[in-house]
Amino acid sequence: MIRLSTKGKYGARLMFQLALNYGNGPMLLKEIAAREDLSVRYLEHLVPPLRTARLILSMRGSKGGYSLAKKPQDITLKEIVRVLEGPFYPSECVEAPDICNRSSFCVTRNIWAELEQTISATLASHTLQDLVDEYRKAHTSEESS
Amino acid sequence: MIRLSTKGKYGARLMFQLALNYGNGPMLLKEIAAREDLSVRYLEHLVPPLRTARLILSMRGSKGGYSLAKKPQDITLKEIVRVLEGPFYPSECVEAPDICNRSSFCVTRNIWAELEQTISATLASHTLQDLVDEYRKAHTSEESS
DNA sequence: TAATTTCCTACCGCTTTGGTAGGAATGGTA
DNA sequence: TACCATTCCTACCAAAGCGGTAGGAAATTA
Ligand code: FES
Ligand code: FES
Repeated sequence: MIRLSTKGKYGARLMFQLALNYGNGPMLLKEIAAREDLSVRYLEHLVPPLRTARLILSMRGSKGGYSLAKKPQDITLKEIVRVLEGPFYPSECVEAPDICNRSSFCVTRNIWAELEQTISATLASHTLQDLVDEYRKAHTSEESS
Repeated sequence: MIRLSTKGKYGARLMFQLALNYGNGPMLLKEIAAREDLSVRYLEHLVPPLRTARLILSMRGSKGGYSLAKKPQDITLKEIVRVLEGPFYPSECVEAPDICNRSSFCVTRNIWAELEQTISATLASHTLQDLVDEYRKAHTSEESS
């Protein structure tokens, strides 16, 4: 399957909540989970990779929580998905030609390489700020009705 | 992971061999497997979906084998991968919004929808004939050296 | 009839997925 | 100091998917 796992999907929603909260201090994982209707226990697994990739900051203890390590316009979906799902290549041999013994002949490999570039470019073209703007736009127009 | 399984990868190579052989009558699975260095037994699993999707024709019995059901320029990588890997959406809720209860609010869903379109368009832009041309070009220039 | 090849179904070990759970470490607060 | 809330680390688990092997039936040709 050419499908995202819940790591990438939930991770994007987690980061979106942090982006919505940007500038308001640390946000509790409990609150993120509540707003996105996800399990706190599962979200805990997504935090370490995001933290080591320096996308989020964490504060322990009471009054702790999480916040974005950069401005929402400086974090793209590509970074988030990359960190949680791994590289985008549809076939390993795109980056490691050695594993296919006929990679020098293989014409399909070029397709997979191009596909990787396409996926990467698409995800890189959206920042968290874009999501926030889109959400605010839809949300306020709804309230005004 | 956002990765192709061997079904899609091997299937593309299988179809490529049939495209190379196009016009020369049925080709044995045994020969395809030999040329691509794959297991016949495993390739047998890829045949039924390709056949029901009317991408290949099969002839049973001795002197049997497989051939493309359409001209190589009329078969895209999109069709092949789609048949063997299933739909391209990174998240199920792109096509079935009901499974996420907050799909009407969810801004990440739009990203996954766009990603599906990008993947689909990229794969649709390459036909089997393209692969054959590319292979012949590389192969003949190599022989002339 | 015999040989060849497709075709159908089952099986199997391994890895990934999508979680749950326990409990230690940390920091604020009274 | 004691207490509490929260992050953080590690282990565990059931179910599904993956990659592949295997047996044998059905069809076609010679
Ligand atoms: S080189 Fe890896 S699939 Fe062809
Ligand atoms: S609607 Fe499915 S992930 Fe948001």
